[in-house]
Amino acid sequence: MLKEERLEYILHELNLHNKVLSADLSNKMGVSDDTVRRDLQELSIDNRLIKVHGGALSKSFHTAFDREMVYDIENKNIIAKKAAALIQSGMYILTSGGTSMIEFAKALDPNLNASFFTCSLNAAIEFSHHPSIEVVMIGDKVSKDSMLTTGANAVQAIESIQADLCILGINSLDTQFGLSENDWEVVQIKKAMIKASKKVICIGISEKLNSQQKIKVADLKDIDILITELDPNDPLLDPYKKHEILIY
Amino acid sequence: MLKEERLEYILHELNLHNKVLSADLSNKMGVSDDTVRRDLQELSIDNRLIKVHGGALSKSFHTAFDREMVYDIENKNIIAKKAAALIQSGMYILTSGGTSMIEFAKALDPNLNASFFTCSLNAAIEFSHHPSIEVVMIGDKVSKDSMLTTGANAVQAIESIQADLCILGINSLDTQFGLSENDWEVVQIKKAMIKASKKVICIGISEKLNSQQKIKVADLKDIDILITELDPNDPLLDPYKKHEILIY
DNA sequence: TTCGCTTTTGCGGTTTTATGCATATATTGT
DNA sequence: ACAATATATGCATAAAACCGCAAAAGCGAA
Repeated sequence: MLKEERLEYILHELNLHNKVLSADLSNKMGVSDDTVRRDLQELSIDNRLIKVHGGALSKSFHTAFDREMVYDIENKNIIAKKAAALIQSGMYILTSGGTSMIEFAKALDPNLNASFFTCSLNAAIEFSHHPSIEVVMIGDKVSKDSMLTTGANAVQAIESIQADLCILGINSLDTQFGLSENDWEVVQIKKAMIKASKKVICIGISEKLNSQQKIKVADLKDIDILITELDPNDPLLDPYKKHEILIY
Repeated sequence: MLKEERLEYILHELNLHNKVLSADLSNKMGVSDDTVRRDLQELSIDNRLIKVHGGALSKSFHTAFDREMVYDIENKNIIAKKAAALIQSGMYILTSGGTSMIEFAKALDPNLNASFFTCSLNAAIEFSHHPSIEVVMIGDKVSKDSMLTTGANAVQAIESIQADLCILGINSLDTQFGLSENDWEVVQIKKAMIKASKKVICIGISEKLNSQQKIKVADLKDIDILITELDPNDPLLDPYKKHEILIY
């Protein structure tokens, strides 16, 4: 294993798990712990990770030193893995943005070959880090709150796509009001995405469940699959099963 | 084995395995280490691969790597400030991407009121952090090397704009060959941007001066203003003054 | 073909880099 | 405080990179 490969591998592991142990690394990469330590040191000097006794922490993990934030990231990881398992090569996929979507992008199989269309600047960047998938950024005015492109142009562009899948981050989901948002422009985009896709997957931490916002994006019947960090048998999810939504 | 054959072979191997070892290559191709090293060096200069100790890595493998290290940031700051001083409220501005552009975005007057159109994901995000300017992301397929949207759609979108200013990051600038790039798709975008703007500003560190890449973007006569970190009276800039380019 | 010119290649010697090991020191958990 | 781990430091070694040079190969024109 080349040195640069090791550095890349370490950062990759950090992205995935938010922490690494020196011992693990030296095992997996088949080099001495001295070498691992020197690798970590180098990455630490370059500000790519936080070195701690026994290993290293990812920067994002550490800067988000808020306990809840960390907790959330782990939950979002669970969600991301479940969602990534549903993606198959050859698919055309529309996605919104949000932190769950970023984690989802990181969790994709490196060998996947698919096309992702998105209005989210951050999601586009994260998808672009994947070695083989094709990424299309849908253009329009950038909505600063959400970092999404919104507007008639974007809606029109979405309408010209026939996607297999649409993956939406949940802002609020509720058995009565369905999927809802507070930003009119963003709602238009999400509506268009749902309309343009054969299947709709909603991803989000369970905290977002059973809450409403001002503007409706979609009814429950428009949603095919719901992914949260919870076990599919969790009673919190029962109400959604009744609406013919698949739970993962 | 001919040189061109070797270069092809190396790139082919790289596509297959994402890495090559110098020792392997010299064995398989039956040439000396030095020759392999020189081959790799050449490909590395042409931006076809990343040379590392012991061999080389494919470009895509390594792109995720350099996320936040900005090379020569102080000089880019100087450039950014000079460029920001030229922007006035009400302007419509087309921009490319690059680290200089990111610094430029940070250097903008917080009270500025202008509209920025860009193909760069990173630039769009950075512009969006500004409190008052309007940001329009031009959509199309994302080119992973440059993190720019490129393609017919993007070109068309640019053609529908009449901008006051076009700000381009310099990759290579030369008195004979003018502004040049190595990526065909990116060149198309920059050409469209130049055509759609009344004035063209090029920004970049002096290191980029007097170098050429494979594909021409624009002649010197198409460029109105050149901004580097150097003092405008620096002799290095004299050749450009002769071509009626304003130096800042 | 042959001559002159440029490009490419291989070689010897030197410098740099990467890595593992031994030993001394520091940190951690109980 | 103490045992168990992890880290730092210096050193040895092997591999890789670099440099200059001269031989070899490729190429165009007489």
